[in-house]
Amino acid sequence: MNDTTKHWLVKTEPEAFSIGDLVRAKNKTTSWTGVRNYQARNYMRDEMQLGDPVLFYHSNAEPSAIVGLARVVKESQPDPTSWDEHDSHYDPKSTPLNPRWFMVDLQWEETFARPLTLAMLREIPALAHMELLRKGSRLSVMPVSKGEFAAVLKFAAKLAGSK
DNA sequence: GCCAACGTTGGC
DNA sequence: GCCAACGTTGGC
Repeated sequence: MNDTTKHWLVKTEPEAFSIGDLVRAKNKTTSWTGVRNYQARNYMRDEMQLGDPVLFYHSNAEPSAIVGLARVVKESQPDPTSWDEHDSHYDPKSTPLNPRWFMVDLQWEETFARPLTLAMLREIPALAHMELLRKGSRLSVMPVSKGEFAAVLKFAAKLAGSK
């Protein structure tokens, strides 16, 4: 990790794929398939680099929270679920020769001792402008500033050390 | 190219 | 389950 390293956050509904599922995956690694939003796709396809750290967020959860940390272990490749007719994210406009959707591979790095709930995150001044906390924010893959990333890790460590 | 209708996301 | 916010689609 150097000064140009980018930091990220991915959202997932734990009922669909949780951080526990990532821990249990082969090599604790998974392909981040199923993203069907152009802006999120562009971040994965164009900007996520090998080694970039990624905050792992559970949405529609009880409670919704940042639950851990992962890392980009493979840069973008076409998402094969996009041309799989039997996949719930099938897109007839995407083909192997002309793929429309992309994915990166993420490897588990850490599960926080205690989840950083939305309510907690909203109380951290350094995160006041975080994309995740913006009203109406729906991006499932988003950049996190270096300062925000550091603040999240610092808070995670503080929470882990408290009762 | 506008924009209304519709589908989805996700906090609550 | 509700519904606000947002992205996408398609008629014109």
